[in-house]
Amino acid sequence: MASSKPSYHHGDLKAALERAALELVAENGPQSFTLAEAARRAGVSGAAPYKHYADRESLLAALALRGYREGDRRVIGAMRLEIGPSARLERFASEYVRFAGEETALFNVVHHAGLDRTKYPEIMQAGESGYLELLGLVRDVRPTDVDAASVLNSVMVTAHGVAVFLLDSFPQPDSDQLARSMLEASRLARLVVEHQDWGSPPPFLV
Amino acid sequence: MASSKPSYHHGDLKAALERAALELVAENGPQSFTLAEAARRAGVSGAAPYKHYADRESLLAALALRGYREGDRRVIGAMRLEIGPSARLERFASEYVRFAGEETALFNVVHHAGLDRTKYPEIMQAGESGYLELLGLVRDVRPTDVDAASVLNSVMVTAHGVAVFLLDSFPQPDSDQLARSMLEASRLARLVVEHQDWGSPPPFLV
DNA sequence: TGTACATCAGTGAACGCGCGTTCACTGATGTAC
DNA sequence: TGTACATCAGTGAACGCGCGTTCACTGATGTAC
Repeated sequence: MASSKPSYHHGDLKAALERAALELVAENGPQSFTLAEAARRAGVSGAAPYKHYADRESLLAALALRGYREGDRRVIGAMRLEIGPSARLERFASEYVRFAGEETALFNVVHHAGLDRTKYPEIMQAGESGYLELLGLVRDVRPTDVDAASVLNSVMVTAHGVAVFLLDSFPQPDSDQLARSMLEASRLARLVVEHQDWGSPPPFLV
Repeated sequence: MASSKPSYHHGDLKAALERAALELVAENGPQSFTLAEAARRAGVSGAAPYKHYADRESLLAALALRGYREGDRRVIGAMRLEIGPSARLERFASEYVRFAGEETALFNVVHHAGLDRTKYPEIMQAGESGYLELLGLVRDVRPTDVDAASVLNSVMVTAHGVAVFLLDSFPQPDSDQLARSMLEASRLARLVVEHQDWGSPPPFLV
């Protein structure tokens, strides 16, 4: 609020638009995001966004890309801290849920905005390279003769389930709700890692 | 196609509207559902739906109610066939995923239409009574000193995770993809039932 | 240090669109006599 | 069996709305000289 710059040029409209868009998503879900309203909140005319994005969907896609990258970044950072297979995958699950709870808007843009990923090569690529990096982190600690993708996918599925349930029950979870969900996710991850027979992977992703 | 009845009164417009709505959801996701388009597909003017529903959201809510009931009905029916705790909960997970894969439109209306459940008491009530019935089925077979809600919630979370991942990867899954996901869900359920320490339940639902 | 100019991020007015919803109406159906 | 009438599911025209998007424009900024 300290900056009073009602000048003709905005300075960083792109960032302001994305901030406004995330605000809207946080307030009323990804459906309620509107280019017009985002422009309004950024204090700019309705035509201005078109200097930075081709169309409405492109702004959403930019946010989704950020969501994928940021999510991967966090989860990967946390996993690196652990050196055992179980701990590392528990950490994956736990951080996955934390991200959903703390960056709800980004998480929702990624998963509930109805965006068609396949139309945005950067997103596909980010998703793919993130997945490969995760896979590497699992392989680093896996027992021999074990299929890393299989375990990773199973853990990912359970973590995602916990995250979605959490946000479905509490759209803006408090820290207690979040902590309990993170615990639940890591407990499920432990189960999967310690008892999964590491067979053929489920049909996702790979 | 056999019935040719272009008469003034439709006969069963309500059913025709809901069928059209589910068609739309199946084709392009819950976002693409439009009262206008549903009316068009039912061969009726845009004002006609208002003889049967208060507004657009009410039609969606009616479908969501059906989704909850139908989902519960199927899952409960399948669970009854099993008498061991593990088998019964594996069946729960497996049927949960089957429902998502076979009745994708209903599943999506329930989970991805952005409908605010709490505004519709019938939905809340259906959800609640369905949950209680599930809980009863788990209690019937649970080992003593075990928290049925805890296990049910954990299994539900994993099954939901599998279902969501499946539909995210394959919006209209073929029978092989579905079968593999059902298997994955029931495998995860078995893990949870056999190894969960049946501690305090996660913060969902209860 | 000062001036001319290219650049391009912003304006604001306008557009077409499809939607949800309302309204006075019409005509098919079923029931009372 | 026939007629009068109430009912109410449908019509179709109209509305206001907010949206996404385009367009000719304007004015701030930075750079070349």
